[in-house]
Amino acid sequence: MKQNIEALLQSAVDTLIQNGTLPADVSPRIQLDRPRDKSHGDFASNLAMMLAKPAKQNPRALAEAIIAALPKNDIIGKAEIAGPGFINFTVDRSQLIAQLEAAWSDARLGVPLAETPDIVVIDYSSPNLAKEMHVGHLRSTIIGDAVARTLQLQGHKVIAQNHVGDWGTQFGMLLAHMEDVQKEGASAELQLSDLETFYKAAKKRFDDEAGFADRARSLVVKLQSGDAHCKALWMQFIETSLAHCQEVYDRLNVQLKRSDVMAESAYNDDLANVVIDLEAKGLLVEDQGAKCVFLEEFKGKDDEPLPIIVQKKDGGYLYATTDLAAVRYRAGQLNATRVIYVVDARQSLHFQQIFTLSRKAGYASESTSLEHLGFGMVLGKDGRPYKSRDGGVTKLADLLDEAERRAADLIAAKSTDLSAQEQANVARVVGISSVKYADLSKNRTSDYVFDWDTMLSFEGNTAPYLLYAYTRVNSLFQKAGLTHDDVQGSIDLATEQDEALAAKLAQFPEIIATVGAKGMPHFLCGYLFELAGAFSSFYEACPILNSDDDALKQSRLKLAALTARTLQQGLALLGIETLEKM
RNA sequence: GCGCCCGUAGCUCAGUUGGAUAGAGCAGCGGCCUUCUAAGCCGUCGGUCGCAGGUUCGAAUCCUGCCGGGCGUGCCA
Repeated sequence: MKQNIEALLQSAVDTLIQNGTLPADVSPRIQLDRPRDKSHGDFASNLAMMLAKPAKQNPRALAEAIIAALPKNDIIGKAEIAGPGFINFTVDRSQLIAQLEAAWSDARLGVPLAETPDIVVIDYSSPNLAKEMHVGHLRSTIIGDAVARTLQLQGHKVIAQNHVGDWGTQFGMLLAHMEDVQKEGASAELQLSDLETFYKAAKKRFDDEAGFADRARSLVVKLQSGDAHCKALWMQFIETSLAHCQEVYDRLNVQLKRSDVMAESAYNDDLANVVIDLEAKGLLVEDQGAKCVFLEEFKGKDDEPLPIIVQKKDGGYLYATTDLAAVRYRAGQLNATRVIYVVDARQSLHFQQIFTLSRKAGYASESTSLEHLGFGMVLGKDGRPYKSRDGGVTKLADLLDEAERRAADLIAAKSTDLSAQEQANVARVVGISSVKYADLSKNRTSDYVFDWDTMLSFEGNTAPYLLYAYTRVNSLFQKAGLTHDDVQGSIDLATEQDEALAAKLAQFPEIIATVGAKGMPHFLCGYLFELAGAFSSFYEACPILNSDDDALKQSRLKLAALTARTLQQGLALLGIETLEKM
């Protein structure tokens, strides 16, 4: 709908250029807004005001010319000039209804398939396997999952890459500790089941115990030179850690699978090649013993270029090297047209450097989009980074346990008629989805305050509110003993509430387009909240099952069913399950 | 020092490539349950968009300076 009107406007601009009303060199970005004020129609364009100056006309006169140049169509019911030169469009009601009828009979709810599908490589979650997943991995994991699902719905080919950290010096101390535990006869398997404790024990020995650190370092060297014993120990550790990650993903309802794991170590054999290649391309400089690339684009103090160090003076490689190898693989082998990194905003400079260098070195062509989707931190109510009660980092598994426990307490207090088993399931879904939704509903780029009471509230823009709205729609059908398939007849917008709900439903495809383009799931959350609100108002004001008018009853059932499907689809894109009863 | 990000109602947050009277939710206040889930709905109160300039028909949004906060900045990732 929006796209259609934008196309009409573009066509009007072309016409006006041809007849000389507009100079030939203008190519305005056609921008259609959803006006806040209903009296300004369904869409508004500021095109006439943008072009008034180059056209040397007053905006209102130009607006008139634009309207006159619009091709004949049956979408626009009304086009009016308002204020300083806005053009307000009112969509023909029959077109709105037609769009909803089309969505009704479409499994994709009217979301169009991409005309030219991208091959999108999306790098997200990417925890360090040395430790358990903690709260710092939450955002990347769930934002990445939501973006991946949205792109899939749009028909893009999505290749998830879980770039787990499975290599580096800290594995030396873990392996050394593992050796000793196994020597003592204790089952390392058992010990590893609590990775956090294991890591802390190893770290303590590394810091305190004479000789241990040296042994850890030598184990790293042995591991890197392919020693079989070390490798076996290492693999056992990685297996355990990955199994733990998978448990968390499954609980979070995140799509990541074992086959999406593309660990840092997978690039090991390619790192020397990257350095050789950079050297061959004349990009490499040796400075203070380290092999670096200096780029004009990045300057530090005294206007000196900043280095990207790709090989340390001891010969070791760094994450910049791995990331370069990864770009080359993703663009070159996976043929990505778009590579998305869902990584902490603090790594912004690093990625800008990697992206710029990747283009210079020819690892990614100009046609491959390289995007860093940065995100802010999770803060406690004190405004400091979120910590558990004991002041340590919060394990994700513990966080989810607490979410479920708190949700269970709330549900128990509501005295529902659900069985104990149903209550437990509701608590699980409400708990997990509350944590996820609280995060996803905030602007990705900013820090946010983690607050149990707000996220578990049934009021406001929260998961419980949306889940409840969904069950209310559902209960209509349960009550009437109907399924969505039983709905007959056509949509009729009898009252302003019917109309407001219909208008909101019709916006779904636009929102999906925005989320896919910008990688910002909070736009979807805001939309779902508005949709649920429009439904609640509709539900309050409009009798559905009790309507005397059967045609109207069918129309409203259809709107209700469409609301349910849209809520379910929208929540599914966020990786959030719906509940049939609460 | 330099670079990036942030500062919007008492609180938590929207407002992304400049648009109409800056919006939600919570908290506060006032209403609505013998009819489809009141975990809901309706109304109301609340703002010098950090400060000061500038650009423009129009600025929370862009530019400059300042104040306050966060992060990053050569051998961790």
